Amino acid sequence: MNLKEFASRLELSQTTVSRALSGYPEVKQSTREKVLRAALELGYRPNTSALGLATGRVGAIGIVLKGGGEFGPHTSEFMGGLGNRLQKEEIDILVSTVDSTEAELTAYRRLAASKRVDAVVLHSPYIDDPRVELLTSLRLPFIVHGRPQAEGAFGWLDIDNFGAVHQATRHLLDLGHRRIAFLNGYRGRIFAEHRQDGYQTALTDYGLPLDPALAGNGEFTDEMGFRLMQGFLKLPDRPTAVVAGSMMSALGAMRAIRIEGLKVGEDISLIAHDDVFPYISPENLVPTLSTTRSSIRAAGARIAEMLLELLQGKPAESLREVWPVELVVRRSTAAAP
Amino acid sequence: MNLKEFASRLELSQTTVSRALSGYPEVKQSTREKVLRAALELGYRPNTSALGLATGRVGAIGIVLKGGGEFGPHTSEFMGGLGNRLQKEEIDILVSTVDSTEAELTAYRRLAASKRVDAVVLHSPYIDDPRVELLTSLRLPFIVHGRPQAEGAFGWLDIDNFGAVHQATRHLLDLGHRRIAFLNGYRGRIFAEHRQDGYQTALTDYGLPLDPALAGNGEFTDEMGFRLMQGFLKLPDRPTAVVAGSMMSALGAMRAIRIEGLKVGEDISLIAHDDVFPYISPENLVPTLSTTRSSIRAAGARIAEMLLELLQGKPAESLREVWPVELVVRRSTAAAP
DNA sequence: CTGAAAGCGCTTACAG
DNA sequence: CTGAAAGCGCTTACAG
Repeated sequence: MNLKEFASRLELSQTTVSRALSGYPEVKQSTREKVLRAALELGYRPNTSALGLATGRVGAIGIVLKGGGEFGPHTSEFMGGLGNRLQKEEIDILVSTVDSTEAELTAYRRLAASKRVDAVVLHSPYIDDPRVELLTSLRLPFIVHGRPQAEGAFGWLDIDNFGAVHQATRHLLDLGHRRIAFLNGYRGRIFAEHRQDGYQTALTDYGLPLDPALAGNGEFTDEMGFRLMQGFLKLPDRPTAVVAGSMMSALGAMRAIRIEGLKVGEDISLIAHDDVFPYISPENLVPTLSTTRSSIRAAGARIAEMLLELLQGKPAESLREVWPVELVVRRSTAAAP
Repeated sequence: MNLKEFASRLELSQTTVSRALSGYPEVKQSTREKVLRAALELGYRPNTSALGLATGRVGAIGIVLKGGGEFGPHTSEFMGGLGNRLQKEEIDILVSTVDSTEAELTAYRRLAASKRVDAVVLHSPYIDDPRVELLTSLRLPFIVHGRPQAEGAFGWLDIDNFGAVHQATRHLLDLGHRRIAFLNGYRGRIFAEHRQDGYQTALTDYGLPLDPALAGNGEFTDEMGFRLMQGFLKLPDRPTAVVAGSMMSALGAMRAIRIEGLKVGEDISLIAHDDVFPYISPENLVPTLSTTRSSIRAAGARIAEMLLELLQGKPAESLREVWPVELVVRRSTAAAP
């Protein structure tokens, strides 16, 4: 059913019905109530395409993901938070899949030119990231999940990655550890650079040098943690402690430690960054896992809020937040042997 | 830039440009090439809303997810496969978040009435699922991931859940196990019922009764595997083998077995269903994990294909597939002690 | 092979 | 407080 038919059933003009539905003030209260009730009863909803054409708003937030690796546990948690907030406004998430960095840029051009979304969220900024500039030039509103290097009139939400790893490393140093391994994301990603700085700075605080043999990089998978940890344990002067970038890599690292006949929390201390996944909790591991904790789902919800504010005209410069990360000490970290 | 301006730059009518872009045959080859080149150069793309209004097609496939639990590892893998196929047609995925079963039904009504998507994918059908009937009555095209009970003119893709668990249980029985625990999804979900039947049937094949104390149900999380396995191990007549519904629950089960001082693949055999996650592989576990294997990502890609065929007018009844599941024997299953 | 114009279903400035 | 009509940017039947 379209507006024309719906209005004629109510014996009102399309104008009045449209205004009643959109909450315009100049409609008589009794008229509005009648219209609202009928819409619910008859299931009338404005056609999104017509609405988009008439208003320029389509009620969707875009996110572009690489089909290879970006449909992972971090992304789904983030989207859960994002969607949870957006649903209240009946705004949906439009996911565009791409298979390369080049294709990602093309996707933003397509989304902008075809007016498919009202705004997008940009994730995992990296060094010399061309995406920020592109979106700006396309005039496609966006909020960054993470913190780009570039200056500009855009909003972002980041967690304190420096502080997280600095605290974690510091905690291990305070416990007497001097050989501390570090499982980081790929260099070049801003979050990984910040974490690297946190690691480095903590070591420097204690007058310790950074041993490149103790730092590994990769995707945060179980396999990454397993392989890299196996490598660390083969070193002549192996580490007594490890900082892992995620629960997934921590799982792999724990297994590598175990099959080497060593005990987590005794022979080797382990602390991980916890993005708070509902299906794998540091409390349930054996031993319970010390973590730096920050919910990626909460970040998604907050970014949804920021996007809504941005679309309501709030200046992008005012939409910037760094979230602190909480250190939670459990049984996997102990005094150095 | 809109069509009017784009056409005038080319000194052609909107009609001709539109036809050239849409690949209509009645356009002169040289004209078409000129238009296509200019579109690329100037970045012209038809406005999606206008296109949607004019054609009724919006270039998006919908999926409705519950914010609480459905943004998980299975869903993201599935969407990765779905998006990977859809991107070739420049079709996006529209994700609607809801927080209850009731809200999910409302979401479908909204998507249908507002013509926000061309079709949807329905996932995890359950007993007496009202969604199939609703979508049918809304005339919103859909493909089911899974296999509903109801008959009707719709397509679906399911894996052989019965066969998977039947094979797995049978494998354990053949190895001499007689006390076999089973970590299943929630009863009521069709896939869980099929798996239950597979388990039951394998036991019956061997003339064994089903012991309800050995069957547990829940979400496929690490925690679920851990808790339920702990319970099984406390039984006076504890199981010598376990069939786990997913890699996540298998991880938890392995941990529970280990902290009980038992060895997987020696004291307790373990086999899991593997949906093939890129970040956690049965090959990397210790011991390597026997599995029944079927890629959920591949299923997503195939369902994308089926949706495209459906939209091209292929009869829904011809779009039905059951995928076999492969048994992969590794080190976690061995002769009963 | 090409073009003028109606129509898709809304919103909103303008008029009353 | 209400309505007639223009306009958003496309596609496509119709005419040539």
